[in-house]
Amino acid sequence: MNNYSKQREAILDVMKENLVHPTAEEIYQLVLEKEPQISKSTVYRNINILVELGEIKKLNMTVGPDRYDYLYKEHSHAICEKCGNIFDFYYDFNKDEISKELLKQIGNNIDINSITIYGICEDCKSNNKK
Amino acid sequence: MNNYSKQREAILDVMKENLVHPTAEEIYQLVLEKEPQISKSTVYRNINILVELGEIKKLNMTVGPDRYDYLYKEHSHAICEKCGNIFDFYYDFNKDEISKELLKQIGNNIDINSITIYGICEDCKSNNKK
DNA sequence: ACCGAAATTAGGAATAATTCCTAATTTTAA
DNA sequence: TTAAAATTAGGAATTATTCCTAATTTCGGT
Repeated sequence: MNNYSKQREAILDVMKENLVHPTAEEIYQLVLEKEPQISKSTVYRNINILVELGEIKKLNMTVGPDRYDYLYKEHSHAICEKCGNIFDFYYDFNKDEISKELLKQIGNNIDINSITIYGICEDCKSNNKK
Repeated sequence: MNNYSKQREAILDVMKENLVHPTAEEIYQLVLEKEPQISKSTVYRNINILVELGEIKKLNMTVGPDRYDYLYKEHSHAICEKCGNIFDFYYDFNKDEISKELLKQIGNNIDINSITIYGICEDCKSNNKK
């Protein structure tokens, strides 16, 4: 893998222009405007390649399909487990200390890529409609 | 919802007896031993109810189907984004401070349920077979 | 520029994971 | 004990994603 293709470039462009954590389907719809011939399987395949290359990040959702995020800058995510809203934020987690603690407790030296908060947002707390 | 059913009890028992982050399919297979008549849809429905009730936690995976964890004791998870291995560990995240920071940055008062580390485990780092 | 090998594509079929539907059964609470 | 409410089994349907294939595009060497 890794030959140039305008389809892959268009997908990355869409990710750069839309910092809104789109689903694969939403990425497909957005890319269609630039590349009307693109197929959904091409979108999925390239999304996976971009994740593999570290250009975008896959966000693991409690509700609904997975979402993706362009890594313009290091940041963390807080995800509402009820409505699926994703909030970007910055926090200086002590990754070195967490790594050390992981090594001590589980005996595995894990390269930390990201730290995600899962919880319930204000709206879902008040609107107690489930 | 919330009437007693032996099926739901059997599922919760399975979760208590198997602290290994099973998938829904694995839970189904394990419950079959106790309740040979149970159907997969009953398993899925009850898993969702137990998550809703806060008895078990849904773990959002980068690779493979979602997994579930019985909340016998508060702990965090480190998940390998390549092989999907899940490591339980304890770490005293400063949730109050993180909450404050979230409120300041995103204007939303999120109830933090859990904090998950995503990264690459030792094995996947060395075995560079992707 | 030309050519063959390698990579990528579109389009649709196939698969995997999960939810939905319905009639029958079980549970509840009065 | 009984009627309403909740739950079930079983399978169909849906959703999300991956796989397959022949055609096209890209690349590296000449």
